Amino acid sequence: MIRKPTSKEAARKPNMREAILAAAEELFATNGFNAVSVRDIALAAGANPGSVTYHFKTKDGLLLEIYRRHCGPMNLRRSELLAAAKRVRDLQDRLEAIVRAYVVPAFTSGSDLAGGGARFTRLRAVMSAEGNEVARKIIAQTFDDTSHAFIDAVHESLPHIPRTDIVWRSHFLLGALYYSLVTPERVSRLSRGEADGSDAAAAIEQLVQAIVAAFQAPALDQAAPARRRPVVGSKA
Amino acid sequence: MIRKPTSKEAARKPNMREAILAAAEELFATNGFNAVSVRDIALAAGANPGSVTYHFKTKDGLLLEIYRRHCGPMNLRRSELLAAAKRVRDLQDRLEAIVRAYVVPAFTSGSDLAGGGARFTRLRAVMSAEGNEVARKIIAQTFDDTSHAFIDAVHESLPHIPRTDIVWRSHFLLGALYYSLVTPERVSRLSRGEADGSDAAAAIEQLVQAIVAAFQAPALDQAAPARRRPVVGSKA
DNA sequence: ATGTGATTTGTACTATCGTACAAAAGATCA
DNA sequence: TGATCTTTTGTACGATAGTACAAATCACAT
Repeated sequence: MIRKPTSKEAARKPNMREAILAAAEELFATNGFNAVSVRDIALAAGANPGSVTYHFKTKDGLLLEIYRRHCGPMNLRRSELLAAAKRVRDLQDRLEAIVRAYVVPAFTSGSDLAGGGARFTRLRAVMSAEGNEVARKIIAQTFDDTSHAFIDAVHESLPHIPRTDIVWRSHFLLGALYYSLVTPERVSRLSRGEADGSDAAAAIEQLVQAIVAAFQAPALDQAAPARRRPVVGSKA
Repeated sequence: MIRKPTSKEAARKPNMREAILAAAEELFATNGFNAVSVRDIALAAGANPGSVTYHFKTKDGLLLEIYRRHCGPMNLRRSELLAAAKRVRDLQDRLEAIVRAYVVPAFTSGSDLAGGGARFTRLRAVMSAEGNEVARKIIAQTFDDTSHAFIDAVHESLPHIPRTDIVWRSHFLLGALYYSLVTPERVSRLSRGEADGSDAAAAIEQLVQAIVAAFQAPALDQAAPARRRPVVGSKA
């Protein structure tokens, strides 16, 4: 194995750079980019403000590094799961597997720390809401491939639905996913304690169940305001 | 008599207070609370920074007034539409009407300005993502009644679905709704120009269609783990 | 032990933040 | 018109922002 990080002083900060990254990730994800100062981050990481400048040059650079750290692994995981999902024979099962391949890494990726994937996804949600420029650029060029692959896969298993509808519905999926991570306490509150909004496993199951049904909704033909029959009973 | 609106200087600001509110709403909704300075708002409104202090005392007070201005009308509109929806006989139609009663005011409320409702809803989305304290308090005490009424109405038209599931799905609805207003350009981009993410009417129809189907999805009985193999793995 | 490069610290600089407040300007009515 | 109240302007103050940079400290090969 690699014995680089070993040191005589074990109980100390083994890697200040990592501590700063983790603190920044947490603070940005819960308070937004602009509400958090470099000094806040340094304080939370037990570091000196100057260290942040040393390791990441600017505050934007720090955010950039957070994205660089997570995007690769998460998209890799997604494409692995997507490839596996596409091999599922049963059409209904395949659609569910595809949705799961998109949702699960958003909650559980992130190498070491517990809830690492969820924290990064929440960060993306908040940056997206704030219209953060750094994030906007990275997301468009890093996630669009993944999104297109996902949309195509869904479309293949639902060929009778126009691609436009699939795009809208996958957009809703991402919005629902984001919001679940941004305000989980609202779920607990509105359910009067019967559900726990921060239960990732529950959120995933609920999300997958709901979104699969949303994808399977009848196509929205823009010409006809005439009513259609619901397809509730189409369960295998 | 009434010589208020027109004076020798005709094309001037008739009501500076309103101009400031509108500018703040727009800027907050697109950039977040912390990224926008009082000076930015004053500049956009053609006012002096001191005027903002005069009319709203603090920056928080300005945000508060934006909420006060919109919450009443939007919730009133929602409860009117909800009452009408509950009178619909056909169960399927009723559910759709209920969802519509929730969604439509979020896009189209706001008395005068075009897109006023959508702008305020986007503002709420952004404030929620930023964890804004002022917004958090107002929302919990102003919207929870509406949300409960909505959830109850949905539950009545889908009695076989546990209330917990309804709560989750209505949470997804709000997340999808928010996200549609936050990043409409993503829809246009991913659909390669075939759809317009900023088309409010299209967004409403797509959202209603998808969410109605999501609500109608089979209940998630937490007792049945006997599905196929869980794809939730742990990567390192 | 010592020299060397990597890291951490402390501090300072400039810009901008929210807000206060006095003076100017405008409006209203006896 | 002049008195009074409302609104707008201009400016200033203390706090805090991001960042730069020299000095101090650390890790480690020699």
